[in-house]
Amino acid sequence: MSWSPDHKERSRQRILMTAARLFAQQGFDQVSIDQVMSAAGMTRGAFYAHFTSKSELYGEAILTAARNARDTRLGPNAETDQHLERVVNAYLSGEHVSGDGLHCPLAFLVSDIAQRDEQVRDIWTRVFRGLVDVVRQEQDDSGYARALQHVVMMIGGVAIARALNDEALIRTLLESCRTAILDASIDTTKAGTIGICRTPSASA
Amino acid sequence: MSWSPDHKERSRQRILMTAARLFAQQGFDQVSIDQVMSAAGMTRGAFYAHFTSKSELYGEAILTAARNARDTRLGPNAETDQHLERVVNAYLSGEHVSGDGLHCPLAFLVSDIAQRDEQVRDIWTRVFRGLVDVVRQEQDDSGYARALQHVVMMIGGVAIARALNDEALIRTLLESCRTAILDASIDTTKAGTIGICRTPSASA
DNA sequence: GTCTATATGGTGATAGAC
DNA sequence: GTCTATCACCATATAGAC
Repeated sequence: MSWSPDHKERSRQRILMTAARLFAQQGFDQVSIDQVMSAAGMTRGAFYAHFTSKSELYGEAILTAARNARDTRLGPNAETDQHLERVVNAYLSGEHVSGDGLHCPLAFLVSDIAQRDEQVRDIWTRVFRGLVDVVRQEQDDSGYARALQHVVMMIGGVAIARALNDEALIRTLLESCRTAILDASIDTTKAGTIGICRTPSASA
Repeated sequence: MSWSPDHKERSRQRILMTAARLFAQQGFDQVSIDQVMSAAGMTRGAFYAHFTSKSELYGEAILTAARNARDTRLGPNAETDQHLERVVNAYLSGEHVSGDGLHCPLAFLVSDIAQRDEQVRDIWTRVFRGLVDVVRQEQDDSGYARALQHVVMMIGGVAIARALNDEALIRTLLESCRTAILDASIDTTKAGTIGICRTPSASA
């Protein structure tokens, strides 16, 4: 069973993919090592041949989820010629909020991170900077503050949408967030009019 | 000991105030009933004379925290003649993010809520609508979408700031969020220029 | 209404067989 | 490298004394 040279690495990747999905959907505390390992087709005892602690797995799973989410949204080559509109529409979509696929750990775990150790918070912060860079590269000017505002609108919008218990409100919220970002970017190229102020119905 | 007529009510309030603080700072799973009751000066066994489950306490604690945070930010009378600027500056402040006092459950618990039961999510959604109404009443026009955008920027900004592990980045982020909201509201009264697009340094 | 004691079960982490 | 078995601990919730 274990004679393949990359057997361990494939097991590790199976654990990480499973953990990335489970942690994003349920958070750190609600996911047990047993649950991750069972879903990955192993038992709890095998876990410590790959990771030293649950916290270490959490950090690695956040990195895995971030890479996969980025590849899904931007394509595996991660070129920088994507349009901001495409990224924003994919991120602030109903599928991202409620889908069964991979989810962005920035939005899904944001209020889970403050409770974790330094290593985990460092990783989350690094992933956050990565998203800011993506947004900054794909908008027309290079304003750092504006990229931050866009990312707050993206992460905040998805995180709040996931918490809300009202489908109609969720749709309105996501649309408002998309409008705030995209109108701000479009309008700023032509002398600068409102971004955040537009209502969704006025953006058509 | 228990002959005072409102003894039970005062105990209940002590439990709720303690729970509101602990839950906001540490989330649902990291806070035990024992921890809440000990901090409230009682033992675990007394808990079930006041609440039927930990989840019920969580919901009530969110309501308590929201009322207290609102009173702190807007004054106990909750008049509607407060300025948006005052609310936003208090909300998107370093003290709110890192302070020891009361914290807004909307920002501190946002990604904790999706894992909870229907009752808790209903309460959180109701509190969310309350903040949207506050912001809508205190801005100059009554655009619902714009109020949603402001609230996303407030909640998202504080939630992200709490997760980040870099003090300088946190300060820049909070300032960018304040600028996005306040410039949008100021500028829209005079023909409508950029809100979300402004950099903090350009807003002076 | 609050206490102590307990039933019941899950958890992270380790030990040792294969 | 993965398994089963186990340690040590902490959780929610309940029962019954006062």
